[in-house]
Amino acid sequence: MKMKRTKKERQRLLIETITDNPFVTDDQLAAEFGVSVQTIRLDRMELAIPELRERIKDVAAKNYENEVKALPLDEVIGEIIDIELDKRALSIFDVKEEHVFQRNGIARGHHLFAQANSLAVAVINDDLALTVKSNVVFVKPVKAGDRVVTKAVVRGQNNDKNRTYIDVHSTVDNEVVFKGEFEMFRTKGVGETK
Amino acid sequence: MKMKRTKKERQRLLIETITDNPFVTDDQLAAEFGVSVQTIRLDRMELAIPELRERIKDVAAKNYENEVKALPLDEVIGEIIDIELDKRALSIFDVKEEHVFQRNGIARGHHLFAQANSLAVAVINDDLALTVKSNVVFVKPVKAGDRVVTKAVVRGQNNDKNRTYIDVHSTVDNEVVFKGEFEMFRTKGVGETK
DNA sequence: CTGGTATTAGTACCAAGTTCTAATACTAAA
DNA sequence: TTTAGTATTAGAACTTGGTACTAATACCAG
Repeated sequence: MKMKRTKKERQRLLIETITDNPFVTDDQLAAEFGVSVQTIRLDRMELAIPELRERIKDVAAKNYENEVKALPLDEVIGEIIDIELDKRALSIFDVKEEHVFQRNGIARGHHLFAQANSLAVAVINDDLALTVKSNVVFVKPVKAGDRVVTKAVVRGQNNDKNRTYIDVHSTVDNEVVFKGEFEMFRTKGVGETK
Repeated sequence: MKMKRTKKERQRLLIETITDNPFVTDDQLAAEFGVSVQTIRLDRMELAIPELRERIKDVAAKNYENEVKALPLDEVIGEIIDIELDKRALSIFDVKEEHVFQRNGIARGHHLFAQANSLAVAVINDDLALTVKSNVVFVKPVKAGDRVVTKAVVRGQNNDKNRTYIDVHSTVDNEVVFKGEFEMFRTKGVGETK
């Protein structure tokens, strides 16, 4: 329609257009910019923009990663690297950009809580473990890029009330950033087979 | 390789294979099952399984939806429906399958904590609000399908220590399921402009 | 032996490209 | 003005991963 300014300008717009809608074909782009399909192809070559199908595949693949990641991430926050059931457990959690406040880059409290809580659940050797009560302290801000190492230690047991008491503390570079006590409910007492 | 039992069996496996890896071509499937490409195509016809590119496009499209959903979900857990800064705030959170333990359908504690924590952060009228300490009680199990209504009320203030104290309680059908106290850090005192 | 289902083969065609060659067009400097 | 150099367009051949359709063959049961 409207005459394109320069090649540069067209290519700038091309990047923009494809970025926010990777599903567009060269034909549509050619029509959009009032140039030939070949010109669009040349532009893509120069800009190293892959063809439609590759772009779609990329989006799909990214989705797939997420899907695979999302499940364990949802299951247990942080990666458990050592565990001795009903005794202690250790997990690490790499803080990423998506876990922090944009404003100040400090991790949202609930992610640290989630890691601790997940670990408290995991350390209990029981089909059913629920958090009943918990007191936590956020000692020091955690930033994106930090690797949080969290340790849960089973402190006590009350088989009559079906309770397990767990202490958790998280560190970054050996400095405590978070600590908490968790009172957990379980269906079976320690040592009971059924 | 191994002779296929029946057509039924092959089609069952076909569905399974494609479901957990939509990126597979008919050629690969034919090799996998030791049949011709045409047979695979016939199978897909009968089973109404779309071709590779359509499958990939579907996955990609789903990603696009997710992207929109994932961001706000990460920003604030639960949807804030009413807020009076430095006074009180209300949010709702619909518990889905992905928030509960598969085993027993009970919501993981950290999701309830996250909703409460997010709300405590949100109610504070400050650029920077961080959780310092919190005591929480999980009163009653929450199930998938439940709508959790969470209310945060600012209880007190200590301008010298830059602290705000917030009570939070969550209900499902007017029954309390979670309550907590949050001690929050903020940079500015209430009423201060800068 | 005759049917019906299952499988395989082969052809034509499509979308959305890549690659390559070649012809124009446009513009600016010699 | 001519010429060089960039930009654009056109066209043909080939590629992937298919669809649609026809036809041949295989296999198994009554």
